[in-house]
Amino acid sequence: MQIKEKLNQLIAEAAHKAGIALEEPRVVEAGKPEFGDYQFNGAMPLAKTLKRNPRQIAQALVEALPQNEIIAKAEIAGPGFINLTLSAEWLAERLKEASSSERLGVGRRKEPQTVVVDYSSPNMAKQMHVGHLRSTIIGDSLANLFAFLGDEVIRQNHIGDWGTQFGMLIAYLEELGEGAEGSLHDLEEFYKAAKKRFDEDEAFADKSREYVVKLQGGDVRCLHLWEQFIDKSLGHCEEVYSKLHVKLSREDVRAESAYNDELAEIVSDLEAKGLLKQSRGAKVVFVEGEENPLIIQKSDGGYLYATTDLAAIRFRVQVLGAKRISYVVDARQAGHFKQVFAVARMAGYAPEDVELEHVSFGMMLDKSGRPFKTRDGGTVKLIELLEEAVERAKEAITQKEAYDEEELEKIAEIVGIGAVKYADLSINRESNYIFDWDRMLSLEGNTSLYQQYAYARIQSILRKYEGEIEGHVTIGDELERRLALKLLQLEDILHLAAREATPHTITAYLYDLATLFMKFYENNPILRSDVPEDLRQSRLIFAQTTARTLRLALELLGIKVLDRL
RNA sequence: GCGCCAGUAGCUCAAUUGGAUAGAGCAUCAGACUUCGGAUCUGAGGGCUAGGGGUUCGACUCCUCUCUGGCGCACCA
Repeated sequence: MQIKEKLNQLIAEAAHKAGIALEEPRVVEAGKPEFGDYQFNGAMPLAKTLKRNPRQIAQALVEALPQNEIIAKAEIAGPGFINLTLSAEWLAERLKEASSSERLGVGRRKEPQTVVVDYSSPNMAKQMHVGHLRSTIIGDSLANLFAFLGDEVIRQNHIGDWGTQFGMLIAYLEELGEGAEGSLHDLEEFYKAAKKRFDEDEAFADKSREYVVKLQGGDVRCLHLWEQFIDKSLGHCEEVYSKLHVKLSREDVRAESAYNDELAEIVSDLEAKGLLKQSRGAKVVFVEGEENPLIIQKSDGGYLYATTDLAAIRFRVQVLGAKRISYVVDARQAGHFKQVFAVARMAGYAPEDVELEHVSFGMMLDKSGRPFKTRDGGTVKLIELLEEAVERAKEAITQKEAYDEEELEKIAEIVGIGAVKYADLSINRESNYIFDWDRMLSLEGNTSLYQQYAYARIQSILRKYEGEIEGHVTIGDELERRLALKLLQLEDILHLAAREATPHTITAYLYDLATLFMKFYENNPILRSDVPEDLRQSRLIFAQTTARTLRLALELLGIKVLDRL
């Protein structure tokens, strides 16, 4: 149910009827309950252009509102606000409708577009660390969201599997020979050991460099070693993805190396289009307003990640048919993407109708505001962080309840991972993010556990009630009105979150919803024997729809829920 | 030096993209129950939105300057 769109239409019709020129009216949710449910603030800006009193304009709009069953009350307030209150009957009927729909009344986009979401993108030379966490979590939730709203989503894991360090790594892998399998268990150690050999042994270093050339030249032996290495490294990533409940698979991997054969052609194409310049021995493209150019080919003939990124954009637009490409990459890359996008436009790889967006996010900091590191200053391996999350979840929940071992393991896994993801997704991604175990595993406030508890509590009610839920919705008090409205706002919220690529819009909504339900539930008994059956049916629908909404939205965020906690 | 981003309650975060009296949670204090799961709910205190100037009916939001912090500034990715 897209409520705003319906209200906008009514206002637009009113404006038309009243002879007021109004492009795309936009109602917003009311700032306070006493202002009604929605408000339209467009009369004030119109006052100037029309040279009329804003209250008069508002008055004319209200009088011209067409007959409809949605708006129960339209009032003018202050300098010219139009406050709209929706009809309780209409809300009740729509809620009933949503409750009996599989998608809770959320429609699919009429004209689906192909969206590429580029996220996670680990480097194969090393183990995944906390730096990959935010991209993986945010990207996955956005991909889920776009897909649910009806877009054709293509996940792209642009893994770093190409470059000079792989010469060193495969040379070392070869040197170890048979026993190499075990050494690859810890990539961090493997990398360090290889680097040590590289620094200490000139012959080894030469061989490494030689292997880079061979590898890029397609030497079968080197390619084989490299594949072995990548396969193992990707296996580590998959372990993390599985633990994180992230839907990335090998099919979503399109590695940097996949574009290798196109790089020379990108250069000649840019040259043919007259964009390429020589500068200090390198081939570059100058972007207006930027001091430094984007380097396409190094003076030694090598290519850079900008080149690969351009090839990737071209591939995504021309082969995959992308109309929106979302790069979920940390904020430090803003300058890089700005230039790459600009060049992609100039070269025609991304025509005007293709949206290129850098979904940037801030750094992960510890409680004292410093970059998140281990005690001795090293990078925190992602897999270890997730294991710790599960362990901490165990402690947190056993303080409240006694579980048997098997049950505890299962619950802690869902609670712990959910807490890590929710904490990340619940803040505006642009700002830096303070990672705090205690807060994310708290049972109170805007946390995943609060949502999961609300969900489990409703499930408990639904279990106790054994009959069918099939009555009508009646809106009795103000809390029920607000709850009904909140439930029906789901689609508007999802669209907003998708358009802005802001998962925290959804978590904020969920928190509102869960607290609102708790209040409703505190005041409006459902199963108590003195509640008349028709009222009970209505309240059961509220409860059930709330639970389904919580579940749906949490699952879009990649967070699992449990019927019992 | 140039550029980008941020600065909101003691702490962690919101604020529907320029709307009405800036909202939540944590923490603090005070309440509610013979609990449909109290892992809950109700209430109180706490703010010159870093600071100055401007734009207008109206500014946390836009412009400008200053301060503070983070990050980026060509052959790594």
